[in-house]
Amino acid sequence: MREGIFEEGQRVTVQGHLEEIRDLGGLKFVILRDIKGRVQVVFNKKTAAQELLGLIDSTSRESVVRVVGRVKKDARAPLGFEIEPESFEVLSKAETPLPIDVAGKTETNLDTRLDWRFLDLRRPEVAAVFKIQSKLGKAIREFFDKNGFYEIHTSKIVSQATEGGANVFPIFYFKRTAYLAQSPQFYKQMMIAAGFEKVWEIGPVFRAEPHHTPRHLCEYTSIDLEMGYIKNHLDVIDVVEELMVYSLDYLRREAQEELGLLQKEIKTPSRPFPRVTMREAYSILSGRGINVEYGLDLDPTGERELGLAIKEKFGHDFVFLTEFPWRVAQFYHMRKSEEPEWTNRADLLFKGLEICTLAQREHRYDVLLSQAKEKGLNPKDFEFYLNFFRYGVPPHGGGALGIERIVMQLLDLKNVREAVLLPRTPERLVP
RNA sequence: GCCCACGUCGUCUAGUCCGGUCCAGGAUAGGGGACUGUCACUCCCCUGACCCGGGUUCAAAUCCCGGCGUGGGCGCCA
Repeated sequence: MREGIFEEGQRVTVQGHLEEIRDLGGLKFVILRDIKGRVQVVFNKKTAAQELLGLIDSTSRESVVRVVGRVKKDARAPLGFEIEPESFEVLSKAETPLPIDVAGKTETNLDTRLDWRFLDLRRPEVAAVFKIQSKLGKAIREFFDKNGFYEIHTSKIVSQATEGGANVFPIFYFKRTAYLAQSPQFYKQMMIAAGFEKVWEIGPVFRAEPHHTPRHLCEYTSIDLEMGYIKNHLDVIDVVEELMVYSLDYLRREAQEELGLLQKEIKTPSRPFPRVTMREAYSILSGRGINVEYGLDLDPTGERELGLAIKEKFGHDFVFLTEFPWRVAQFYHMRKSEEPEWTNRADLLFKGLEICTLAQREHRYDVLLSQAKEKGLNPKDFEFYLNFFRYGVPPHGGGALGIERIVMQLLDLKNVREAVLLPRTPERLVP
């Protein structure tokens, strides 16, 4: 927190965490840190008041302090200027020793960092991840706004699992059992049936799956979009592609400071992104000695390897994997009319990791009904959903992206938990 | 849910294979002291740990069993 004009001789106020005291005897350098960065305050034994010097000696690292003083230009100071204090006040004293190394001299394990997330976030490199995520959110909102999408907010408390195998979290809902939503997908589609044409939403989704991997979370932030009057899934692919290009270009321009801190560079990806059908992917992978059963989804190794293959061939970090087999598709996916064993469902891989799934939805009531039966589902269980299709619904499709995975891949983080403030994993519920 | 690995000062680690050398070593943080241009300040001194429970053994940080926790792989992932 800085107030005043930071020019020679001006009186300014700086409030922040005391990062370090470099005590040289007659000269003390105090490094303050606020959300903008670091500021150096210099105390001179000859000129500073004795009680200030004593106070500094008794102030622990990471205490919150307020300094009022004069700006003095000095080439030897890290910012080219430093502050000669008139007053030094401790607003909140930090206990010692600190439970984690905030200064970053030892590399603390992620799990311990997460136990003390508020201290961990004081490290500028950690804060930078979330500043970038904030800016990414801004870019995404801007993109949808400019492209005529209405932002919606759907309920995260639902009466039943959508379908499929994903586990849900049951909750008490008065006298009934309800569940935390795994996806806003049905509600997005409801808005298409309602005539909204283009909608999007950003919000939490919940997965009660006991994964122990660097890319899964029990709660994550999903960016969802749904569009009416599409020709097929390629229209959705185009929008997702534009969204990624817009967002990455925005970050390249607007997050230079944070990216520099993390020593990362973002290049605006070229369009169109490479696209391969699942059928092509099987053959690319088998050519590289990776065996994926024909007609099944790729496993994590297959995705990584395909990412590498695309990088080698096209120099591109993104690839759309299209036309998923009906065998692994959901009942509501639109099948290709001429080849019903394949569907208008696609994934977007970013550096070999799935960051988006999208599809054209089946909007023909009778077809949807028969597909549900084919998948062994009881239409009674999601009647509210099927009703959307009985009273006129535009052909439509949409997709969902995980914001944490985007940030993870963008910044080459080793674990998606680094891209969430408060990760929820099977074992972690605190903080 | 299954499989593998790991768990040592506040933090990060060495030591575990092959039990005794370890009342556990180092770095950083913390406490004390010296130092007028630090910017990973430097130098000296000090404090501080074997995840929990059981077992084997003359002897366990070290070997075995169980639990808990962590990391990862698989399954699964609308």
